[in-house]
Amino acid sequence: GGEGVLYVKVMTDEQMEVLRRQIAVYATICEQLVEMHKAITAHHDSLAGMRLGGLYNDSLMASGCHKITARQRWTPTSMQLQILETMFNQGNGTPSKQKIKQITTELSQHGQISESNVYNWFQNRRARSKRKKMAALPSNTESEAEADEESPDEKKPRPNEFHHENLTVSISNHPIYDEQMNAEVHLLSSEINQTQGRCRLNESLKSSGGLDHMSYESVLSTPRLDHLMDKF
Amino acid sequence: GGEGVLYVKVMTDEQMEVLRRQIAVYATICEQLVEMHKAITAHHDSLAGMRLGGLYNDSLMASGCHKITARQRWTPTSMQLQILETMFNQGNGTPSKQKIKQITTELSQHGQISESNVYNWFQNRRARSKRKKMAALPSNTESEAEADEESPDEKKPRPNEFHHENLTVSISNHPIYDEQMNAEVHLLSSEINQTQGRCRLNESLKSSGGLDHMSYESVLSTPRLDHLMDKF
DNA sequence: GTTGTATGAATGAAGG
DNA sequence: CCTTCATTCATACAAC
Repeated sequence: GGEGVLYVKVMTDEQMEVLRRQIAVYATICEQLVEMHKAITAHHDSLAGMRLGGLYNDSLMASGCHKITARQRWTPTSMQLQILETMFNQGNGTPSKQKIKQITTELSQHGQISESNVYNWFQNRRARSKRKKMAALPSNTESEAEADEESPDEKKPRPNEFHHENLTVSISNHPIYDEQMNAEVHLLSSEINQTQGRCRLNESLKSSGGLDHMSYESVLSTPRLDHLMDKF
Repeated sequence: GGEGVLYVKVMTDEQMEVLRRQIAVYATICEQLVEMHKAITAHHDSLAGMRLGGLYNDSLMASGCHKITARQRWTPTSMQLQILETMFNQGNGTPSKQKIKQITTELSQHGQISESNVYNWFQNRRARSKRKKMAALPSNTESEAEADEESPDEKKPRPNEFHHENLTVSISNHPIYDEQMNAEVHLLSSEINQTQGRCRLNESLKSSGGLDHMSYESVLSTPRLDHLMDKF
């Protein structure tokens, strides 16, 4: 492996600007998509459990009532996760039973879930959060060089500690108006509908082990970023 | 910073981590939106499968790991490995926290390491050791159950395979029709020329991935995203 | 450069 | 709440 090298990255102003714009664009698109979704769901709010049905979750009961391997642990849907995260951060670190039930009901709109899942999730979330928190030791003997691999898991993404002066302002405050973005979003959504004729990741999907690589890469392909990365 | 100075920004791993998370958040949001959109527009079609789960976390890492993040998974030095193996064989099946700390300190003399690394190592070591032994005594009379489970005709027991290609394509390829955004995006894409960079992460890419820098904090500070940051 | 494998890391769930 | 286990994901690396 090539690790062990000192990891200090350098970027020019221009490159940074490009990246900044890229992210800002991304952010704007997301926001617009959210708005669009809200509008749509206002009309179609009745699609409850669309994805569960007679799924595999009955495998336990289906078999001969003996202890087979508990297959398929619950995995939160992205939407569920987002909701959970929101709730978690809204301070209510105390999920009472009643609350749990309520949350479960709400989340079941987005996928199969049970109360124990919610309960466990909050438990784990808190524990993990706490644990990750413990990493900042004041006695930082190594002022520089490569940072450890653990710190990035910090729970506190408050990057205020390192602030440079001349840094660009955020586009996030963009006064860009939504009119145009609507067209853009519509285009996006239409493409989504038109389905996928062009995915070529079938070729290497068969393997059992790492079949996900392609997908992820493409998901985040953000070409502009890729370009910048390649230059380094 | 003064004017006229060469503006080269340096970013720490921590900062890059923040950036990475931020982008991952955007990606996930878009992903979710696509999921919702699909569900809405074709609510008679039950697209089973769709799994985000533990992937989100690495989604960005997978795609941009060697570009945005210098963080790679820890790889024990031969020396470290040797020590770890010794300890493991000494029967200390109790890697208490104190012990972990001590071990970490000791091993750090032979290379970069963190407590999490040690912790994970012991966890994995034990689990896999155990598993190896279980493989020796199958005594598995439940062949039918397994066969049933693995039958490909059924809906995916593991809904984690196909991902959001379409989303990707949409976002990556679709020409944005906003006046202002258009300019920005074109600026960006012209530089890159749409290289879909489907890196299977090879040596060529891992060499240095550098990105950097601090203005991202301001750029990326989206209140809504804060609660998601630690998820990534 | 593709495929397979070993293994670090993430996380749902159980036990105490 | 905290610790521990089991399962799975994703990657580093080797083999082809």
